[in-house]
Amino acid sequence: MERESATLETGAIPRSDVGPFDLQATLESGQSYLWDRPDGRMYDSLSAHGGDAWYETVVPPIDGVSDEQVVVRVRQCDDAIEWEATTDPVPLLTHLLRLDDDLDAILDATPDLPLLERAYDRYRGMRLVRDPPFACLISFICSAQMRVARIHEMQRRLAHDYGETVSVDGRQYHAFPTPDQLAAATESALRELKLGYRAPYVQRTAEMVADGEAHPARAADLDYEAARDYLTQFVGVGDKVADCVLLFSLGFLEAVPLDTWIQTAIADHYPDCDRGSYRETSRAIREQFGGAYAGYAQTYVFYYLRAGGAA
DNA sequence: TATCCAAGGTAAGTT
DNA sequence: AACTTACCTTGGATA
Repeated sequence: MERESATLETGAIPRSDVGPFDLQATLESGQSYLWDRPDGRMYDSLSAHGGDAWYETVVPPIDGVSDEQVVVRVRQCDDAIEWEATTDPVPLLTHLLRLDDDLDAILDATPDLPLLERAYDRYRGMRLVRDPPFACLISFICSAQMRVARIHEMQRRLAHDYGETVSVDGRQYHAFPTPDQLAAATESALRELKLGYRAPYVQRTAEMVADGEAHPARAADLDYEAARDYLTQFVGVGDKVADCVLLFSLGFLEAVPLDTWIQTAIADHYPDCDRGSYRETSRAIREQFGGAYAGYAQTYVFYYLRAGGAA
C-alpha cells in the first residue's frame, strides 16, 4: 500500500486570526494521539517549552471539511502558525484544532474556581481537538491503564503496520488504518504491537465499524447521554472512553471524562460531586464546571494535574 | 538486582 | 444495580 502524493505547499495563519493559542499544549495534553513530532520529543518533557517544534499527521477525508487525505505539518511561531501540507489545510486545521472556538469567551463563561483559574492561567491558549472519529475511538480504547507516551506509541505502531504509506517530498508518512485495514488484523498480531489485553477490543471494534454495524460518528446526532450510551456498544468502550470520544472528536464540549486525575481532583476539591455512579458523578462535576463547556475545564485540569502543576 | 506498583478502564462474573 | 476480579505491558519507585 503505497501512494505517491504531490509535494508540500507552505503557508501561515497569522496569530491575530486565531486569538490565544498554544500548539504544544493542544497536541501534547493527552487529547490526541494522532500527531507526531519529527524531532522525536513528543511527551518527552511535560513542562519543557515546545518552542517552535513541528508536528505532523495524515488526516483522512472528513465530511464537509476535506474530501481527500491530507498530509499536514504545523508549527507555532511568534506571530503565526506555519504550515506545510499537500493541499491548503487552513479549513482542516481550523476544524482539527478548533481554531474557530472563541477561547476567551469560553474561559470567561466557566465558574470562578481556584483550581480552574490556575490551570487556565498556566496553559491559556490550549484548545480542545477534533480528532477523526474512528482513530479517536481506537486511541482511547488503547488508553486503558496506559501512560500517554505509550498510548501514542501504540497509535504509531498501528499506523506503521496497518495504515497506508504516503510519500511526500521523499519522506514517508503513515496514515491511521481504516476500519477495514484494522479489522483484518489478528489479536495476536496486535498483541505483538504491545497492545496487551486491548488487542481483541481494537480488532473487534474495528470489525464492528467495518461491517457497518455501528460507527462512532453516528453518536454525533444524539443527545449527550444517549450518545455516550451509543458509544459503549463498542468493545473496550465504557463510559470514560465514550466521554473522551465525545469530547475530543464529536464536539460534545460538555463531556467530562472521569479518569483517575479528575477523580483525584473530585476527591480533593469537589467531594460533594462524588455521587457513587459514573452517570451521577458526571452530572455533578459537569454542573460544577459550568455545563456547556465543562469539557474544556476538564481538559485544562487534567493537563495541569498530570504535568505536576499542583505541586 | 529483584520486586512491586500504577498507568487517562473495561468485561465478565458474583451477590 | 452495586461490587470484585482479571487483564498485557513497562518504566520508575522501593527494598
